Amino acid sequence: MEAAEELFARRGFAGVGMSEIAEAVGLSKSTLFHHFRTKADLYAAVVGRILAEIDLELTRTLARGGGAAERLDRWVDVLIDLLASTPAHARVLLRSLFEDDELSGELPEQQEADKALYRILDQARSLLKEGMASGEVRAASIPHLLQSLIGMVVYHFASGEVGDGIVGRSIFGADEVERRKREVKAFLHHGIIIDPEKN
Amino acid sequence: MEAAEELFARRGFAGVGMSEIAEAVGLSKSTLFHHFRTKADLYAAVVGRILAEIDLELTRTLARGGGAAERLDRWVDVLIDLLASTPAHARVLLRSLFEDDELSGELPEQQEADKALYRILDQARSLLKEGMASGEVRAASIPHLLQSLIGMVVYHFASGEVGDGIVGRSIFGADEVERRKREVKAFLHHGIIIDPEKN
DNA sequence: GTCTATAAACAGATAGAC
DNA sequence: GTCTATCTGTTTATAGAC
Repeated sequence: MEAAEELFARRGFAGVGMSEIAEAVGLSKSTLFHHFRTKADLYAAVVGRILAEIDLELTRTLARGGGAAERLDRWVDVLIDLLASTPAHARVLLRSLFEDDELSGELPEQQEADKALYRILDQARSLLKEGMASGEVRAASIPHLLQSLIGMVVYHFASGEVGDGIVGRSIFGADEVERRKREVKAFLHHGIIIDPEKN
Repeated sequence: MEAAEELFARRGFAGVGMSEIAEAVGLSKSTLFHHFRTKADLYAAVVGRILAEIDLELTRTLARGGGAAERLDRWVDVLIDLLASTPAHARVLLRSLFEDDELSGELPEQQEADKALYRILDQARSLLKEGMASGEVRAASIPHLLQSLIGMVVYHFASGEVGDGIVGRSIFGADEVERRKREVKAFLHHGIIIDPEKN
């Protein structure tokens, strides 16, 4: 599944053949079909595993308590650490967010992946809502804030060579990952633009 | 090319066959191969056309002048209008940003697409740099700001069904597009989190 | 669980007529 | 420019031996 993960991350569902995955893992194609009845099954299993891990880690860090702003910062830190630790994860996650119809959605493993994604999103939604209620988070559209957070974190670590080119070196280097955390959190706290009347 | 655009947007380079595109446009597969020597040629042409249009429109709006903060707001408005006007565009753009190796990079049409992307990024970089020099933009890592802007705008309009689910209705509806502009610009101006000592 | 062999459909691409 | 017919390789998936 790790081998499949990396290949699917790079070229997507249609771009990878079962024989290629089998070769990468050192088994025959038939053996792969013995473990996963169809290619869609394997893909759903790969996606589901990643989403489940993200859900688990985010749930864990939010359970540690603290104010909404503090937990939001931790949410960013943990998600970034998670996506940075395995380069394939962000790409698979991004694909699952914008490639709707690759899978029919009827497979049980796909339904489990959908549930994990729903939990991740719902938890973040609740966090933002709580922050607004307490006055720690600026009043704004929660769905749009959510989309912005996803875009800032997930896209960045999915951006591969283009991202490396923009940043000037590997986005997965330890220093650069720490910098991403700081930059994203600074964006959340201060925005980009300095309004003249504020100072 | 419009037909190919929509199909590639949805399922990527490998997920679409030349016969499918031919059928969608009402021609035979051979005729398609007469106009585009290879599938990669067609894909590069589709991507290049989108990037060229984006480059053109962004260049045009930045040429209208104004302060850096003002032009940054306009940059966001124009890019959002552009991506919202044709749902396939954001997905193709996102794919060109995170799917590195789909194309070898040796084709002339691919090189032109790369150049357009480079111009788009370089122009945005200059704008941010200028804004920091004038004090209108908060001092921060320009590459990371760029990545954040791309993530906030491009991902949002590429997010399809998941995005619709998060927002609660079509992200391409006129009202929802206007709201996206407001929300992104508010994010740039104020961030998300309200720092207590500021008020 | 793993393999070889094979089926049946489909892919990208070409030849050549009109 | 468009077509039919075809080539060649690859695809997902299955059958059945070990």
